[in-house]
Amino acid sequence: MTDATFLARAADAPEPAADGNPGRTPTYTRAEPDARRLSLIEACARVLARSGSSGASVRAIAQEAGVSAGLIGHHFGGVDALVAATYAHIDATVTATLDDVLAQAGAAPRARLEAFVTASFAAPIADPALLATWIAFWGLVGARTDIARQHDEQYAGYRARLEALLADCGVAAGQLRLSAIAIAALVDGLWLELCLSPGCFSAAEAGAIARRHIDALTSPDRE
Amino acid sequence: MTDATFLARAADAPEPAADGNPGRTPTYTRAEPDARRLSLIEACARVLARSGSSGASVRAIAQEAGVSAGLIGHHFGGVDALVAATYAHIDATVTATLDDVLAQAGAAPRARLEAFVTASFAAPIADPALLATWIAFWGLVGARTDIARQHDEQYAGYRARLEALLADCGVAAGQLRLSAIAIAALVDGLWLELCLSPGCFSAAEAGAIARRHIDALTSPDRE
DNA sequence: CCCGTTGTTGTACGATCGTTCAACAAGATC
DNA sequence: GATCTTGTTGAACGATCGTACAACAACGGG
Repeated sequence: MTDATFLARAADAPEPAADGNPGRTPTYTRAEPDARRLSLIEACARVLARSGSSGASVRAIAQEAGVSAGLIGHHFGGVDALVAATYAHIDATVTATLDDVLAQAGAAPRARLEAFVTASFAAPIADPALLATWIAFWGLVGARTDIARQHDEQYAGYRARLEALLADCGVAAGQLRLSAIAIAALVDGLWLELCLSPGCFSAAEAGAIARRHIDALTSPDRE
Repeated sequence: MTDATFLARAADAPEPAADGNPGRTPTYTRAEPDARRLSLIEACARVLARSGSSGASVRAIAQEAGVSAGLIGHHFGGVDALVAATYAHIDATVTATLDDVLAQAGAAPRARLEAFVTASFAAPIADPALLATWIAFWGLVGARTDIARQHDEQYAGYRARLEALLADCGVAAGQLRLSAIAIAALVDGLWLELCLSPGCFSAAEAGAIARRHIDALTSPDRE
């Protein structure tokens, strides 16, 4: 459905075999450290999406990126740091995507909130590779305290943005916190099942559900 | 918070050291195959909760259960089958818990729906060990098609139960499917963050959010 | 009390894991 | 074109992985 929209390339290395070039064939190509790191991060995300956490070994990621295994240690110091960098990169990608969505949205508070929420159901956020990386990190939350703290901070930041958008929509200050938690949970659940069981419901239906929920939260209470 | 309510025991093996018994000390104790399998399943869930998917090795699980590593191969044939059995056991536990909740609930449709939903925010469903097992299996959905099919079936079954409860509450047939998806997503999101970030909000607040959402879904539309 | 069944142990094996490091070479600098 | 910097390789290393298997022992039935 939303397949292969987040990361498309399969390998970055050129053909090592001889081509039309009559002289020597370069055995490898150098790259800027930042560019190589990004290439390895993207390869890590692809392996995570294809094989899961258990299959994300140093050699598998290096083969996916078309480089040798030792290069990961050279650029990241270890595979743990590479996985952490992959999570940070995906987090930054999602944040930037949501920033763009808000920038392109108009000034109407309700439209901004809807655009912010429904963006989670389309590319590049609703993507199997992105979900696989997220799940890999959820699995680390219970084991590593630093990952747990990173999750808490990011989750709090997401809720804070939701609270600001809700406040602009006229939601009372006393209901701001729980309303943001509710929308965050609904979006998380819809996004999760949208990626895990793509055939169950569509992104448009997820958006309709979210809009209906926003209607209920922004309308005055009955009691 | 809800710690250690799902699985409490730490080891099943008796003390191998000499006690008051003057004669020989048994080097190990036999167990019924079913009892031993259950013991290994519970140990697997504990290791999954403590160390994550990557730490759930044969030796770690066997040490947690107080038995030798080879016993897992004898009873399950391999570690993959043990993890799958752990998932099946936890799924059965959740289903049985929800059955009990519905059995103890009264006949009022709205009360039955609320009881069914809010049960996910209390023990034994809202439990770190249970979440860890669930996350480990989410990580396998993208890699193994049989796990993906198992997830689809279980998710469809959960939504079917929600649809029946919603129909009893008077929800129109045309809105039944999306309403069940909405509630399932909200409950999943709340349950997930309740386990990942226990300090963010309480189980009572999660229940309040869910009840408010049910109010909106069961009340007639404004247009 | 002996004996058969079988749950259990512990070792052994090959494969793969993450990491290290000396040697190599691609590209920039002068 | 010589030289330097450094990104890159590939072969090691020890540790740990999952699995297989023969020997052992606990418990029930004779």
